[in-house]
Amino acid sequence: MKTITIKDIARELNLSTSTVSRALRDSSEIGIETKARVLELAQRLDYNPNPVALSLLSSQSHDIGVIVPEIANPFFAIVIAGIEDVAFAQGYHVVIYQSHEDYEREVLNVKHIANRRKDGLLVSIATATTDYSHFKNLHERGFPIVFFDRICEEIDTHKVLVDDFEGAYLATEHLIKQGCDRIAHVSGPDHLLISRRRLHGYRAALLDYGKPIQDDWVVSSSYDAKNSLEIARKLLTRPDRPDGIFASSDNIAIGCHAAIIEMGLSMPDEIALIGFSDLPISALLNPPLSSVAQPAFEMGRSAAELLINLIKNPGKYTTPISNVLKTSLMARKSSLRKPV
Amino acid sequence: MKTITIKDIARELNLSTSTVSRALRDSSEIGIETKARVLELAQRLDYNPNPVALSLLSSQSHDIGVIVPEIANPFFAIVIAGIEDVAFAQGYHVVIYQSHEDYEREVLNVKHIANRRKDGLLVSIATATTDYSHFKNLHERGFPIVFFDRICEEIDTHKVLVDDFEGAYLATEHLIKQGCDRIAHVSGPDHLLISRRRLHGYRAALLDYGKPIQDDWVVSSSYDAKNSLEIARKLLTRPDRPDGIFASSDNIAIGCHAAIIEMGLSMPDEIALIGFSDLPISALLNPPLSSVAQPAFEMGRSAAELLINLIKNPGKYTTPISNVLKTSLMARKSSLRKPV
DNA sequence: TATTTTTACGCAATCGTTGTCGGGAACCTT
DNA sequence: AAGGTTCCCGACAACGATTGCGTAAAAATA
Repeated sequence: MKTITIKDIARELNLSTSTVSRALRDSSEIGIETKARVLELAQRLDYNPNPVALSLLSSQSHDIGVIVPEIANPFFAIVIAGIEDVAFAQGYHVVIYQSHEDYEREVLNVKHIANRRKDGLLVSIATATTDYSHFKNLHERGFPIVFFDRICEEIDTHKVLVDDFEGAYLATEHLIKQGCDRIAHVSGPDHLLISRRRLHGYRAALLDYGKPIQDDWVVSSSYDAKNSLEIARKLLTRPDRPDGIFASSDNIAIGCHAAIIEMGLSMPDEIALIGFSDLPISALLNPPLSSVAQPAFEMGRSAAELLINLIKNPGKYTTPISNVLKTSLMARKSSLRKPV
Repeated sequence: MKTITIKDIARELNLSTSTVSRALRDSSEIGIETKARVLELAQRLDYNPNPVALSLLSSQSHDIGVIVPEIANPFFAIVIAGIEDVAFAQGYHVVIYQSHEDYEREVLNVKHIANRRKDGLLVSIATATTDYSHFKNLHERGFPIVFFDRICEEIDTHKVLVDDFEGAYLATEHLIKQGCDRIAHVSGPDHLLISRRRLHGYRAALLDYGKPIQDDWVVSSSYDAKNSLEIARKLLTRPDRPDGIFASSDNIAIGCHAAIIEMGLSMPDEIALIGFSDLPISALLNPPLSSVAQPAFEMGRSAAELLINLIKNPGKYTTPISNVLKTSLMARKSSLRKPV
C-alpha cells in the first residue's frame, strides 16, 4: 500500500516539503507558479494528506465516537443517523461502538475512544453499567461528552433525552381512556433512569385517574423481546389478568404482543397494549402496535450539535444543557377499542 | 486533555525515551531494576501508548473497517457481531460505516478507510452501487478486502456468502409442497447478485415441479418493508391473485405480511408467505413468518477470519476463497397449511 | 548606488514511539 | 595487564505533516 506523501511531491518538483505543504494550503508566501505546479502534481498523483500524521500533530482527529448498547436496535440506529447528519455537515466522522449492554465492553470502548484521540464522545449507557467512573475520569480531564437517552445524572455535562415521564403518563392515560381498569406495566431494568421515569409516569396517571396501583402488576424485563415474551406469558396466566399493558419499550411490547397472540387473547378487547419508541416495525404488526413516539433522529442531531459545540469551545465552561424532547402518542389498533 | 507520554516517564526517571520504550516492551537489554521502576511509574500514571503515533510509525492501525448498507438491518447487525467476535480475539478493533444504500456515501467511506490506514475492509455493497472502481483501486494497491453477502464478482478476493440459489429453491419448493400453485416472488433490486440468485432459485423450483412461470408474478422491491408493503398491495389486488409469495428478504416479507393482514386474507390458507434471512422479529409476527435462515453470525466470523489472514500475510498471493454457507428452512405458520 | 523591503523558499523542531547504532563500564579471559 | 565480552543505556533518525524562523535574491526605495 504505497501511498503518496508530501515528500514524493517535493522530490519530484525539487522543492522542500514545507513549500509543498504551504502550496497545498494556498499560503500567500508561495509563488503563484510554484503553487500551480504543486497543485497539478498533487491532483495527478491523487495525493491525500495523512490524517494520522495530522492527528499526531494536532491531537485532533475530527472523529467523534458514539457508544450505543446495540446498533440492531432501530431506535439507536435512527439516533445514529441523526448524529451522522450533523457531524457530516461539520466535517466530523462518526465512529460507532457497541457496548452490547455489557459493562466491560463499555469501559473498553471508552478507553479506545480516549486513546485514539477522538474529539468527543456521545453515549447511551449500557444496562449493566452501575459504575460511571470511566466516564467521570474522561470528563474531569476535560474530554467532551454528551449523553443521550440513557443518561448519567452524576456527570455534569450536556444531555439529550425525551420526557419519559410525560410519555409514560400519556400512554397510561390513553389505556385508561380506552376503558382499561387493570393496567400492568412491563418495565425496563430498574437501575436505568429511563425505566424509572417511565414507571413514575405510569404510576402518576393511575393515581390521577383513581385506578388501582398494584405492585405485582409491575414486572421488570430487559429491553429485548425474547425476555419480555416469557415475562408476559407469566403475567397473562395470573388469575387477576390485566386488561391493559403499558410496555416500557417497543421491543418489550413486541414480546407481549407475541404472548397475547399465542394465548389466543383478543387485542385490544381483552387486552390493550402500548409500547414506547414507535419503532418502524411496530406499525406493521398485527394488530398494529400503539406506541409513544420519540424523536430519535432529532435526538441524534441535538446531541451531535451540543457535542461539536463543546469540542469547538474547549475549556470554556458553559452550563450544561439538558435538552428534553417531546414525545407523542401513536394510537393504533393494539389499544384502540373505540373507533376514532 | 493532558495525556501521559513516554517522555514524561523518561524525564521523571532520568532516563531516555528509548530506554523507557524498551522497558515497557520488556526488552532483554534493559536492567531488571530499571524495568521495575519504569513499569511502576507507568502503572501509577496510567500510561497508555499513543496508538496514533504507533500507527504513523508502522502504518498499521489494528482497526478494520466494515461497510454495511444499514446497521438498523438486524441481519447486518448480527454479521457485525460475528465480525467483532473474531476481530476482538485477534486484537483488532472494528470500525463500522454505513452506506445508507448510497453510492456517494460508500465511496466516501472507502476513502476514509484507506486514508485512515485501516488494516483492511469488510464490505457488503450498497444497492445504488453499479461502479466498483473505488474498490478496485484499493484492491489493486494491495489493500486487503473481503466481501460478504452482497459481493462484487468482478474483484478477485475472498468472499463469504450464502447459497442464495439453494435457499430460494428450498423456500419455493416448500410453498409448492404446501399446495401452492400460483407462486409470486417479490424480489430485491435487480442488479444485486443476491436478488438475481434468489430469483433463479425460485424459477428453478417452479420449473422442476412443473408449476407455471409467469413474469408478471415477479415484482421488484427495495430491501425494506415500506416499499414492499405498497408493492404487495398491488400484487394482491390483481385478478389472478397468487396463493403463495416468496419474498427475497424478511424485510420485504414483513411488508407483504402487513398487506395480507390489511386485506383480510387468511394466511397461510389463502396466501402462504415465506421470507429470507430469518430475522429475530420474524418468529414473533402473527402468524409467525416462515423464512430461510442464513448463518449471519457465522458469516461475520468467516469474513473476519479471511480478512485477518489477508492482513497478516501481505503480498503473499493466495487464491481467493469463496466461502458459501448453507441456508436452512424455518417453516412456520405463515406457510404451513398442513400440520406437521 | 546603497539601503531597505518584499518575495519566495528552506531548515529544523514538533507530535509519540520504535529501531539502529554506538559506547562506557564492568566482568572475564589468557 | 591487555584485550574481548557482556550488560545497560543514550543519541539519532524515522513515520507525514505543519509552522516559526532564517535568508538569499529580487524589487523598491532613498
